Amino acid sequence: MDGLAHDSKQRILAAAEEIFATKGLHGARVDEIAEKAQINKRMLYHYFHSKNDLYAEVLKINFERMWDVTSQATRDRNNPQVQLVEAIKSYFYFLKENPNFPRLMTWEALEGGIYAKKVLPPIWDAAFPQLRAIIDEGKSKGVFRDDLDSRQILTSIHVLCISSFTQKDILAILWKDNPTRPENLEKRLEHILSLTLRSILAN
Amino acid sequence: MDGLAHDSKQRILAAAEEIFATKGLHGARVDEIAEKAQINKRMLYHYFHSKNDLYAEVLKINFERMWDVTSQATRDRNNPQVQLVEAIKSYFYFLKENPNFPRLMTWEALEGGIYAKKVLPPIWDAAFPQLRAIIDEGKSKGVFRDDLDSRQILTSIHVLCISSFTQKDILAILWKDNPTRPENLEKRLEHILSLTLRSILAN
Amino acid sequence: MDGLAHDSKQRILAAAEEIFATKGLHGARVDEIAEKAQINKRMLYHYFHSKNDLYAEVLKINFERMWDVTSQATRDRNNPQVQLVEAIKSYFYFLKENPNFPRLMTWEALEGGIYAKKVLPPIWDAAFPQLRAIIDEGKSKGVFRDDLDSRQILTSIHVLCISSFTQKDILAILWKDNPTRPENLEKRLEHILSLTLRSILAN
Amino acid sequence: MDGLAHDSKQRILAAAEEIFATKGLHGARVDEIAEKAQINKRMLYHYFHSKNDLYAEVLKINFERMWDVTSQATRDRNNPQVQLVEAIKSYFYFLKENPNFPRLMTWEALEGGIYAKKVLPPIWDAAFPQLRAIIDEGKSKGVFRDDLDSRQILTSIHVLCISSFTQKDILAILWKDNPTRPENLEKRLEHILSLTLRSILAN
DNA sequence: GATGAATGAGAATTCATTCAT
DNA sequence: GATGAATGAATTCTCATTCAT
Repeated sequence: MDGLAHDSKQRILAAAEEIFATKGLHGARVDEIAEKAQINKRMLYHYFHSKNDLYAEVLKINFERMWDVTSQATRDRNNPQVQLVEAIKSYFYFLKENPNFPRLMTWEALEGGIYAKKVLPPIWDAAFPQLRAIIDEGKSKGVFRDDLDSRQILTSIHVLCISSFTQKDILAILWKDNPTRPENLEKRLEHILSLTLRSILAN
Repeated sequence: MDGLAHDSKQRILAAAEEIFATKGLHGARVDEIAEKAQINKRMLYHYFHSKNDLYAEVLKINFERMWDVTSQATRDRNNPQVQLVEAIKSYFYFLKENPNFPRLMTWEALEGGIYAKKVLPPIWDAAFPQLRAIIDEGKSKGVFRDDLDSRQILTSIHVLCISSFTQKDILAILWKDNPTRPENLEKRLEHILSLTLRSILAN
Repeated sequence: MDGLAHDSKQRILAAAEEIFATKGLHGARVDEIAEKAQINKRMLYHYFHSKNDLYAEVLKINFERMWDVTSQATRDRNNPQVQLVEAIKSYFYFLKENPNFPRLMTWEALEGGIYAKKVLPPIWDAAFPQLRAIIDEGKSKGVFRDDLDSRQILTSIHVLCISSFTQKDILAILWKDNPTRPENLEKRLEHILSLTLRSILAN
Repeated sequence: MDGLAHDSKQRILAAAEEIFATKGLHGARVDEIAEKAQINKRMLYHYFHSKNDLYAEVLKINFERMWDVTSQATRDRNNPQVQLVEAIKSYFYFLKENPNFPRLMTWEALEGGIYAKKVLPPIWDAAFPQLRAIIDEGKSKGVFRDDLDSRQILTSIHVLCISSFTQKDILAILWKDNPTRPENLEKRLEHILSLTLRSILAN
């Protein structure tokens, strides 16, 4: 494929990601994606076969991007506590910088995860062992609590981070404040770190 | 309004709640709601004026129901720790018994909270002081950590509980297990309680 | 259903029959049918669910109409030769008066008969015994050839009659004449009768 | 034109014939033809200018092929009865071996014969005199019935043969059997021969 | 000759809402 | 209060054909 086609495909993917994140799979309009990508609608079907397939591709790219970034944070360190803190921070900042990701994931969760089921497993099968290794090493070094359940704590970290972004419009009502103002996000991250670390660290 | 009319209205509300929870405001079909409620579509407009207004009504009823139940849990007790634990449990079990609520709330969050903005504030204005009072009493009694930020901890409790349900289809992929099996829900609740209490209680 | 709805349904069926006969299932346009029926396209889906279902309904009505007419011709007579001649004439004139029928049947044949398979069997199961009874009686009375194969002769009668109409535009080229001019149709019917009777009658 | 180009053209024609026969002019998709021919769609336009022109070419080739084969059967014999029988058999077996032909012809008939009008006349102008010569000789030798109408009998032979193939999916429903099973085709041919000969032969 | 990218005009189907009774 | 009929504007997807190289 030459540069022209590659560009078109990329423009479609970028536009689709934006619009799927904003409105969800069913709320997104193919016409809107095509217009935003500045391509003829027909090309979208040429490259991606259907709206659903395009959505699956966007989802896959997003999961890959997330793990690319987050996995970097845990490399080249051998202190499990630092690794875990860095992973949480990295995930939180990734979500902040890539607001499409948490939204895509939450639409997908509400729609039953049928597309995630297709594209997430291979990524998670690479990611989970790395994350559990950190926890296991922390336990064996006596830094992490012995009875720590990696499934539970990883789940909590994930939902605490991601909800800070996906629930922002509800939190704005409850807080009577904008939860995504930089200082509010910083406070939120600090709270998440303190909350989770108290549960993770031995004594 | 006579009993018959009242029944029709209730059937519409029940059907609408189910379908809005399943598919969201935009995914829900007025025809489907009317059919499920076994009424003529025209009646829906008679009682609720529009699909959006019906949705707002469903949302309002759900917020009210949630607070009715949750507020009960904190009554008639004067031990802040017990009150908070009971409130968390009560919220968690409410979400379990009323699966439409977490889904409605999350669709609403993704859609920008514009309907929540209309119906949630009066309920929250009644609820928040009660919750903060528990925290404040815990602090003044020395049972709760002095630097506890009620906004942060309430937010965390809320998202930890609600995500256990709204993210279940994603968690099912990651866990390779069904997160809503009774024993998994119990474990999840225990984890949430231990996670939050460690952060709340003064050493 | 009141008269209004009944009228709309009938108008849709009439328009659809005309257009399906002219252009086939795939060539027909729903917009064209709706416009010809002077209804809103949406109503077509309201009454018939889909273009394909409408087509199946048109097909069924046509098969029924054909057998209604043709079966009349064989009633109240007890001379098998006369009955058969009357049946052939009746079928031929039915095809002449209802030009949609032979076309619908031929489109359907080319498309694999998948809709005919759904609607034709019950009609044919009523029709075939009546037709075979005539042939059997002719045989037992010694009027019809003993070795007459009812399947073969009925097939030949059917295709000779129907092709006179469905192949008319090809025959027009070969004959350098219009095969559907009244006198040409009369000659054709005579020929079909003489051809088949010579094969049917015992010497 | 070199061999490669010739191959491409032939592949296009072969693919087009198959697909036009299966789906008709309007049902066929240029993309599908190009893919089946393993050529770039643009080449199809290079060689044939348009879908319709390609269709006309396919139709012409098929008419020519049919007459090439059928005319062979009547050569080198001077017995009119044998010649006619051989012509019928030859036509029937040609249709059996070339199932695209009867289908193409029938789609074309339903669409008004506008393309056949362009390509059939020269072929028919060569074929008809040969066929009529056989009949005339049969008449003058006293073997064929004196009042035989060549137009009618040729038409009947044509539609009896061709309908055995084009109506097969309808006949399968009526017969509750597969009309194109070899023994069924043989029986059908025998029937057509006996039917027509009884009408053709003197006494 | 050969190719992948691109297009505008339509295709079937869906939807929230209103009308007439 | 209750109902079936009706609608216009969208929505996903398709197609024959042409462009640029």
